[in-house]
Amino acid sequence: MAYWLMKSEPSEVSIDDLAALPDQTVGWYGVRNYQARNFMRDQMRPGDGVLFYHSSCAEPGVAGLAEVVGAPYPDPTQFETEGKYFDEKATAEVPRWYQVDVKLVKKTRLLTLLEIRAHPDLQEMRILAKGNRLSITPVSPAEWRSIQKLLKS
DNA sequence: GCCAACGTTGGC
DNA sequence: GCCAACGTTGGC
Repeated sequence: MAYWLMKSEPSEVSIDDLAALPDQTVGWYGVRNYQARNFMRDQMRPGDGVLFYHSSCAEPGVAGLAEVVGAPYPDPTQFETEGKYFDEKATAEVPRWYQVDVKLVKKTRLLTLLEIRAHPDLQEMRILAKGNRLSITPVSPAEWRSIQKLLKS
């Protein structure tokens, strides 16, 4: 059982969008970074905890809790020739990009980036690292617990 | 809109 | 294999 922070632009898929989807589940399409892909393909397992993070928006922060469901599978958008995530080097035989399904556990209050930055227990979070752009990052069990506590306060 | 940081690409 | 150029991310 591991924990992850996953960034989503609310203009693309917000926590409310996720809540409105069938099964409150979204396939985490569009990741085009190898490190993030490898997390999904090689390390993420059903039941893993997910911090659903709003990025590139007015109020960045953790907007809800989710969990990984099911096994990784090829990201269908890599084959969509007209889509912005099309990858001409990907084939059905040798897909390049993978995704997992993520299911809403609950929408929470917005735990802002500012709050995360101000909290002594969360200083090591990758989200705070200078120049961090990775869209999926591991979260330690201690960080996960601290955040659960903060979300209740 | 700005810009620092970073990943990827491609020429050599 | 190096590295400059380029495109993207994401907070502000």
